[in-house]
Amino acid sequence: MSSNKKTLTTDSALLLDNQLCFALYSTSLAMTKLYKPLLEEMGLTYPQYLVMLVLWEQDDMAVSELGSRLYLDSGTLTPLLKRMEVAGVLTRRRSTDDERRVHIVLTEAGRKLKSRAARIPGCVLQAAQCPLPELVSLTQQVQALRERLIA
Amino acid sequence: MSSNKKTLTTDSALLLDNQLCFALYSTSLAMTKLYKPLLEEMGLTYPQYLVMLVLWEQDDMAVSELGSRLYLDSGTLTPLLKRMEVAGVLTRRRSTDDERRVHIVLTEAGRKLKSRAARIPGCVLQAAQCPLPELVSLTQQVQALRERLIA
DNA sequence: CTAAATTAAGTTTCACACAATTTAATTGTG
DNA sequence: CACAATTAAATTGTGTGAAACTTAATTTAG
Repeated sequence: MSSNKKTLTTDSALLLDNQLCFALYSTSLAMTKLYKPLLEEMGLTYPQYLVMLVLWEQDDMAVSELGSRLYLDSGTLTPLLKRMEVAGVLTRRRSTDDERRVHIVLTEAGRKLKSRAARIPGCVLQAAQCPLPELVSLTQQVQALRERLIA
Repeated sequence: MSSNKKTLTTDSALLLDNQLCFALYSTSLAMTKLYKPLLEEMGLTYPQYLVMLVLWEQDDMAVSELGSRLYLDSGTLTPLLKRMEVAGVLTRRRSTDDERRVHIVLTEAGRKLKSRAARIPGCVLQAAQCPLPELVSLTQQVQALRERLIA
């Protein structure tokens, strides 16, 4: 048949192991599992850790600013930030300038967690069993892909 | 101070944009958003699409086999598969050999979805705005990282 | 051949993600 | 100044993920 190519049962474009999306998806989940025990002793989940990374770089940000940095919307961040407030690592306070905005500020406990987090990158590097320059390169390639995808 | 290096507020190992985990996480979420409108017309969510990719390759698998292929456990797959059964794309049937095992088999409607899915890889390739060889290379690098992480 | 260990799913609970809607405040325009 | 448009966050509903626990069936040891 002339349509033989198209009727092959293994269409390589739809093979699971050829999907970049699945490679990213499954590897991201594997990363989260790797971080879990490291973060548990700090009382943080993985997305909460991402929030802390942003705030350790620059404290006192609006929820919307956090969201644009993490590519997450307020529907995700609001309940997450409320749990972090209950845990005592940050405070949520409405801006006096613009009462629509909610400012997120680290507590003393939240700032102190940074020193305990310092050992995490080393643990991850070890688990990745990969030279640092390769990890840097991979990070940059994935970031570049992200920017093209959201363009 | 001799500890000046350690007290710098910008510890590069904890900068968000140096985190491979965040690059993977945010890019995987961006991928899911890209697939969403493409899959919506087929009535599938992104993880459901992954299940379909596996079953289009090999039909009639136990839940545990699906799980090892997708790196997901039964707690995640069971409710997802139940929704797919209600949607009419597959059936769940206990094995007669081993009644602990639940076999997942595509329906005729499920098999037919494959032809409609055929256009998706092209859409994704276009959105990635990147030569195919680069995407293949990136996929392999990320897969290799995944295997090291779960080792 | 029976009891213990293992295996496979299911159930429950918690925590994201995201879309859509709602509410409230500010900005822009005439 | 009034008023529509915009913006920010909260709220609501659906769908994953993961861990802990439960139930049921099979395998293995003794």
